[in-house]
Amino acid sequence: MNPDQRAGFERRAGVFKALAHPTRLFFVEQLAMGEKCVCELTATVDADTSTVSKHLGVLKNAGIVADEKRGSMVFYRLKMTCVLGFFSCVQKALEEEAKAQLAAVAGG
Amino acid sequence: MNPDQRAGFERRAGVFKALAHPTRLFFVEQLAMGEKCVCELTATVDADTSTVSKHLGVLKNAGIVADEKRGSMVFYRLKMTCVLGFFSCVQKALEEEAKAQLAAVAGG
DNA sequence: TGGCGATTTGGCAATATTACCAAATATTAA
DNA sequence: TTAATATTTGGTAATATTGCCAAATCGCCA
Repeated sequence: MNPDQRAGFERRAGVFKALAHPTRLFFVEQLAMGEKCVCELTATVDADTSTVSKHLGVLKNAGIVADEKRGSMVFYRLKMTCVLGFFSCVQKALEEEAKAQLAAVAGG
Repeated sequence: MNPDQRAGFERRAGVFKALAHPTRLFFVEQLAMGEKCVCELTATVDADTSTVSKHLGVLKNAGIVADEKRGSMVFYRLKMTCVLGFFSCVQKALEEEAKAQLAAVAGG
C-alpha cells in the first residue's frame, strides 16, 4: 500500500468512521425519511443539544449529510443516500449470523 | 430511541466501526479477490504481524470475515460480501464531492 | 437595542482505539 | 524432544472519541 493508496483508504475509512456510532446511525435513518432540524433530532435521543450538534457535524464533515439554515433553525438532510444500502446489508448479515448461531446451539 | 432500538443500532454501528480503519478497509478489498493467509496480508502493509492479527480479529468479530486454520497458517476470507457495495457508494460519493468542490473553486 | 430560542464551539474528563514489543500457543519438521 | 515458523494474546503508551457544561453566535421579535 503506497502513500497515495493509503490516503484514499483513509478518506473512505472516514466515511465509515462517521457511521460508526449508534446515535449517528439513528440520525441517518431519521434523515432518510426526510429533512429534520437539530431540535427535532435532539428530541428523539437522550443527549445534550451540543452533543447532537457535534454528531451532525461529524456526518456533515464526512459528506453524508448536508445542512441548510432557515431562520434560526438548521435543517439536515441525507446527502449520501446510497449509504442506506449499507443498512440492509448489515441488517441481513447480522440476522443470518444470529440464525447460524442459533442453529449451532440447537445442533451442538 | 428505546433500549432495544439502541442495542440494534449499537450492533450495526459495530460493523461500521470495524470498517472504520484504512488498513482493515484495505484487507477487505484484498479478501474480495480471494482468501489470503495472515502472512500474505502482513506482507502488503507496513505493520507488525500482531497488529495485522488484531485488525483481522476486529473484522472477524464483526462478522465481516471468517477464518480457517489449515496447518500452521490461518486463512481469512470475506464473509459479508455485500460490504463491497459500500465501497463503490463511498467512492462515487467522494468523487462527486471532489468534483463539486472543484467547480465551486473554479466558479467562485 | 435587548432579550430569547436555536445552534455551534471550546474545554475537559472519561473512555476507547491503535500499534508496538514481548511472551504464549500451535503446528510442522528434524 | 527441540527448533523453527505462523499466529494470537497481554501489556502499555500514545492518540482519538465521546458527552457534558459553559460560553459564544446567529436570527427573530418586541
